[in-house]
Amino acid sequence: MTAESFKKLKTAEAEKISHIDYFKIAISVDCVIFGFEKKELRVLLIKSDLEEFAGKWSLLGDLVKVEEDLDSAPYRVLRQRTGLDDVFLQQVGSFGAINRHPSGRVITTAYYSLINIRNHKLEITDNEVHWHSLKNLKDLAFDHKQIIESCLERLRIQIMDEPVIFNLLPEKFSLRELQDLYQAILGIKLDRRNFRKKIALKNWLDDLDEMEDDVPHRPGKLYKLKTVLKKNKLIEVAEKTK
Amino acid sequence: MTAESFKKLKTAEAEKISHIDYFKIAISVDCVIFGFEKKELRVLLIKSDLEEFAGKWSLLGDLVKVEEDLDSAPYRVLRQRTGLDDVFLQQVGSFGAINRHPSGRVITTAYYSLINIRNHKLEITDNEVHWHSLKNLKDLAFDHKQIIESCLERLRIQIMDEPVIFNLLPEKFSLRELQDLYQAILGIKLDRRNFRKKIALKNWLDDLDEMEDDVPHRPGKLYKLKTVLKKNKLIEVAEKTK
DNA sequence: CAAGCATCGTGTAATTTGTACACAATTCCT
DNA sequence: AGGAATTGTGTACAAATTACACGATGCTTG
Repeated sequence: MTAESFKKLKTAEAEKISHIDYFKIAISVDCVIFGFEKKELRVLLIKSDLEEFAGKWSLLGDLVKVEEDLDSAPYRVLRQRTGLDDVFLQQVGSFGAINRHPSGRVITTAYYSLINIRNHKLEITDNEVHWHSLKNLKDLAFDHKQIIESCLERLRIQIMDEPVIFNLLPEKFSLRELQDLYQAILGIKLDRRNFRKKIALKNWLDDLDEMEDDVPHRPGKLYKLKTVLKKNKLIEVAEKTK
Repeated sequence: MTAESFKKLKTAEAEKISHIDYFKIAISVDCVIFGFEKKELRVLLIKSDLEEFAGKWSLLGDLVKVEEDLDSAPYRVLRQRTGLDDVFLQQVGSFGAINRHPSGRVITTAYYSLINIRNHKLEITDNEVHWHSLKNLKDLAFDHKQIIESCLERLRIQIMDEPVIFNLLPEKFSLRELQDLYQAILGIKLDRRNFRKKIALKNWLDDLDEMEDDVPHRPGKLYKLKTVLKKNKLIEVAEKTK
């Protein structure tokens, strides 16, 4: 920021009237919360209760508080709105077209989150909240469709190199489940043998010497993410964004 | 954003007093402007004239105006502060730690820009502005060191797949210049034969059938970026970020 | 309880991509 | 004329990617 604009800022703080000139923009965060169920990637949306967006779905978000770090805000939103804590969250980008919010100037920073739908039972407090398949998303409020696209794009890149995808799966999972998940995210079919070879090469998994027991066909082996990669990697990834 | 916080927002707009509660955070943009000279990657910095940061260097930035899109703000900053127009610019991330700005709450969105130092003669208006080598960066104001790191990281990824690096070079350049630039950005040496093979494979360049004429050794062929990739690609890339 | 179904687990050959590495030719400089 | 710096080019080896098929296992159903 320039010295000039900074001086204006200080002046603004002193005189409440001109203050308003320099703090006319509100800032929010929005969370694109991905989940995986029935072989489909899903996103958690809430019914918007803005008059302008009656009946439309929107992301979970809130204004950033003065006394909280930007990157902490989405954690608070998730905790307050879904009861979720300790989740994978990563900043994706900021969206600030003049007219993106119908009732004022609001710039939002988007975060994406990966959670395991079954493990984390949502404590939904207020409005209608639902998991939506990514396929037929329409009638979203604000620019939330675009925000979701950006997050999906980021997710696709990230799963290729970093062990983040496991946040979407239960502790124990089979290679088929993992492959189904990759396929759902990437939107393409993968060759089973080559997929397994590639995953083996990455050395992310520990073989649990256990078998699936709830499938209507020959059960596969169960695996889990190597413990070393678990929290460490999440923290690393989170810090990159800061 | 939730309906609840939104209602607060509307109330705030009506009553100027509580207004202040919801617009206490200012938003700025900061530009990490990369250039290339003497085989080194450089970044354009300005002497900070905040008392708190006396003598330190900082990025070019400014508060976002109420009547401008977030993504337009960095273009304005560049135009106003350096006279540069029509440059490559891409959003990288937002930084919003509570105490990152010593005199108030300011969240900033960082953009990186690539310009050709020789072509674009800077029209420097006010403070001291200088190109700094990325090697001995220290004593930066705010969290600008960290912001530069993030932008560099993004740049490194982006040059591998997308033809953005050419924004740092003159219209006509030799493969040696291109390789020197890749090396400066990546911080590693590359094998010349393999490098040329890889570039050839990407099919980004047109051979100009011209030779260098200002070098103290055997001159190399000159190339330019294929015209198709030039503006198109920039626009594509820019739009991805939005 | 047999037949059918869905999935598991596994390997090889062909192709593409990445890496390491050397030498003669050109131009400038002195 | 000799030295310095750089150009331009190819090959052999290793690693990664892709395409592709079959017998074994456990569950479901009739």
